[in-house]
Amino acid sequence: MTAERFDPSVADRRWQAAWDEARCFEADSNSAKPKSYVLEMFPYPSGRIHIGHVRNYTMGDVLARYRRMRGDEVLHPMGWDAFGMPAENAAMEKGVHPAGWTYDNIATMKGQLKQLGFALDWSREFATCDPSYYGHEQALFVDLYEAGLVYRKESEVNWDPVDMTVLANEQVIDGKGWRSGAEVEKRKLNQWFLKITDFAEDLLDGLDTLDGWPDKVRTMQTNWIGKSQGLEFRFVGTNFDETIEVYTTRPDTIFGASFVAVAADHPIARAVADTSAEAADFIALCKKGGTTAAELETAEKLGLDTGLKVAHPFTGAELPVYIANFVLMDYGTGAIMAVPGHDQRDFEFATKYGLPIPRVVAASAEEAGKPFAGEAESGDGVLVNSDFLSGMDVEAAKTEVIARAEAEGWGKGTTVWRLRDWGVSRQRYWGTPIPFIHCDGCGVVSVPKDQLPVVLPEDVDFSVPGNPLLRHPTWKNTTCPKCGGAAERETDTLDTFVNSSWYFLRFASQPADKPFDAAEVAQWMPVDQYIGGIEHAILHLLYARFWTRALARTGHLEVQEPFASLFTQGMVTHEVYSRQDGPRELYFTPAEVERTGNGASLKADGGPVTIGKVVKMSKSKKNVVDPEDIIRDYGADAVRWFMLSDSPPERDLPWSEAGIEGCGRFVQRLWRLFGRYDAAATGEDKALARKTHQTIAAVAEDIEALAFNKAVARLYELTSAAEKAAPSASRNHAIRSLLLMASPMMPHLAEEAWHAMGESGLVADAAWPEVDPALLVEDEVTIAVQHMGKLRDTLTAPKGASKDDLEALALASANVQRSIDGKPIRKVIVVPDRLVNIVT
RNA sequence: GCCCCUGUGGCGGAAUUGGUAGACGCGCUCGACUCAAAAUCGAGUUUCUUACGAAGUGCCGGUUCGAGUCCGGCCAGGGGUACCA
Repeated sequence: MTAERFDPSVADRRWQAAWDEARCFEADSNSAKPKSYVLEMFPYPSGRIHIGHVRNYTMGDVLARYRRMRGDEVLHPMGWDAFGMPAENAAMEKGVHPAGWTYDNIATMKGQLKQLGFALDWSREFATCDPSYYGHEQALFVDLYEAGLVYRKESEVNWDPVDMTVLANEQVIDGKGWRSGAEVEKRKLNQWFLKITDFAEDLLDGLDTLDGWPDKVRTMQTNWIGKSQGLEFRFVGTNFDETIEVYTTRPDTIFGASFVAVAADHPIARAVADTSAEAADFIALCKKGGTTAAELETAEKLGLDTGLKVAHPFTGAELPVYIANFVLMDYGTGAIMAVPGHDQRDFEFATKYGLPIPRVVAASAEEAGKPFAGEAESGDGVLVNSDFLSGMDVEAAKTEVIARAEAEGWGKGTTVWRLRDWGVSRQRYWGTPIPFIHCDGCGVVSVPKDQLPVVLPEDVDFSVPGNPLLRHPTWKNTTCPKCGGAAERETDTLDTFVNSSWYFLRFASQPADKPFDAAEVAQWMPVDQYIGGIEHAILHLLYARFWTRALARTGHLEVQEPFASLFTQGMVTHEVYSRQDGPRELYFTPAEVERTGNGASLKADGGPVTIGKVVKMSKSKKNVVDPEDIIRDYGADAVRWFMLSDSPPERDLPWSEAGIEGCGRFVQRLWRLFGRYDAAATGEDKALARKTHQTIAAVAEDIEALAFNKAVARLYELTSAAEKAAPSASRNHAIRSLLLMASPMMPHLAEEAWHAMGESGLVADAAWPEVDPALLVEDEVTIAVQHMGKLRDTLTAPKGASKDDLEALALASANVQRSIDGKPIRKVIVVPDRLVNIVT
């Protein structure tokens, strides 16, 4: 006899303990079975698990459990992306130590993940802030340095002149510092860089091999890497004694150039500023504001005429030289030839400063004089008003200009990449210390490997803004490993994206004395299925691909691509609640807010709060929901089922409470059905047997495609069919199959019912049900009958009926005849097993 | 600004990839059971129309015997934009 109701508050813990005890989910690196590495992006320990995590890890868990049922040795690990800014913010706001705050959060969140019953190999858990992890990272960083992949250069940061500290882009709001409210400036610092551009071509080519990745991610990375062919050439000064190197991707439009523009920190601009106060002021003005591309691109186009003139290489005409705030020193040569007719930024600039806007490309030669309709035309066409280029198409003209420039010796065709080297310096405490020492005599010296890890000091002060490592009284004082003299440690720490660029290798193998064992890593890599948010489509995934290649080049690895298949889940979204407090926006969690009609108020003080847009749940906006309450009320299986139902996993999921209750009811409904399993029942139910086998095949296909919402719908259908069926051997088979198919999704219920059915062992170790291919095909099909493409009737026909038979059946329909109304039939289209369309 | 994605009933979505639009679930309505409620079970649920039927997949246009699906042009929302993770 089984209990009336399934009680998750007892069953969840019972089976979680049973899995732990049996060590079901610990991966064996020496197994003879086929390997399967299933990985979800590890979480930042922000405090508590949120719904987005639950969705992500439930998907991975279903796949991991399914692959185990299919006989694979599965590696499904979990750990913590534990360095980052929120820990320092907590230290400043609450006076807690970043380490204590982080490890407390990890303990809480690990407990929450355990409550969800995930099939994780906890024996491999680590946090990136463990010195045993970041110490190995320091060693790898030194290896990359020795391979010439690490260097230092000056680079701009967001500088808060009041707090005297570097701000993250996120901390710059409308050009002002988030705490001080001061206007942010760009400031140059000497920083550490990784030579990702060395691998630009390879990272681009590698995308073609990643068949298991979504096309949209490959497209985004392709555009990000941004390979472009163009022309680099010199303009010669006519009233000054220098040349200006420019780069353009549109050499075909060279006859449309009406001015030249240089970046504010271009050497020409600086030289002009030396003698012109006006230019110096303008350059200072360009320093205002933050460093993000979005900010630079949308800022008002500003320029200053330097008075310098250069000669057009073909016409000899004099063009003015401007300093412009929209030209970037980092891209190309830091100077451009501006063609206002065919580049929108140049168009806006020329309009503002009254510069000519000639047309050199048109839809046809006849439209050579057509005026512009208020914006630049960057599309294809035929060259006009362009001397020897007139009449050519854009591609031919590009080739011709490059050929002439090279023949005449004033320019050359070049490839330029949008991708820039990866700046990894952070002027912060809670990150991996960069393992280098600055010595007055020896310069920059790496810390010898036997002195690693360089450990963060624990006694740090967060009462004032700025980098605590820089002002720590003793930490940076050390001796030079080369000369033994007094020297200082580097106080910058590494970007946290470095931590997440190799954690999947450490999960596969974690010896104490080195980052990983090459042979053991080779057992598991590449990751067979990587699952994470679409927001990581570019940065994290590109950095991890680069780091893997860099480790391959330095002899640590064989594999080039870390992630064979990628699935990008949609984000869980929720509206944002906030209130203005001076210069700062204060955010509130949905739990702190009372939603009333179309308004909202804060529970604590009853005052109104502003309802913002529905956006991805994030710690900084506090629009997060705590899953623990729902687990307590409905059990882990209902929550897991809810995460998989309805919304396609790649799509955003707007969070709502509605629906979870239905999932709780379905858990009980399944439990009742499982209770009706009757070992003594005999007899066959052909229709149910067919439905069962069709479902097994379809659910397997859906899970492999990560189409969980479709698998769920099919399980509902089979449940309904089995409920309506009379007891029989076929029904027993349906029930048993249903239990096994549901087990990756509702593992606790499945174990409990399996046990109640008298089965021995764990469902977690059971095999996926077999399919009888003979039962997959239907012998009758429904045919749609259309007249002029409109549905007039449906009819039933044997599968595989001939075209003539179907046509005859269709014409025999009274509905069809009425619709045709005696008109002559011109054509009949028959799609076998699907439809007949009659055209009159 | 630029790159990428998404848009289908009251809601989440399905549609064998050009072939019956709305599977399945949520919600709602009605009914059964009950003294009553919960739970459970059954029926209904795109819109308009008394009906025949017509319209309908963000908007406008195109290709096709046939378009949610393909093409062109828009609109709206979201993600990324190199120091949020």
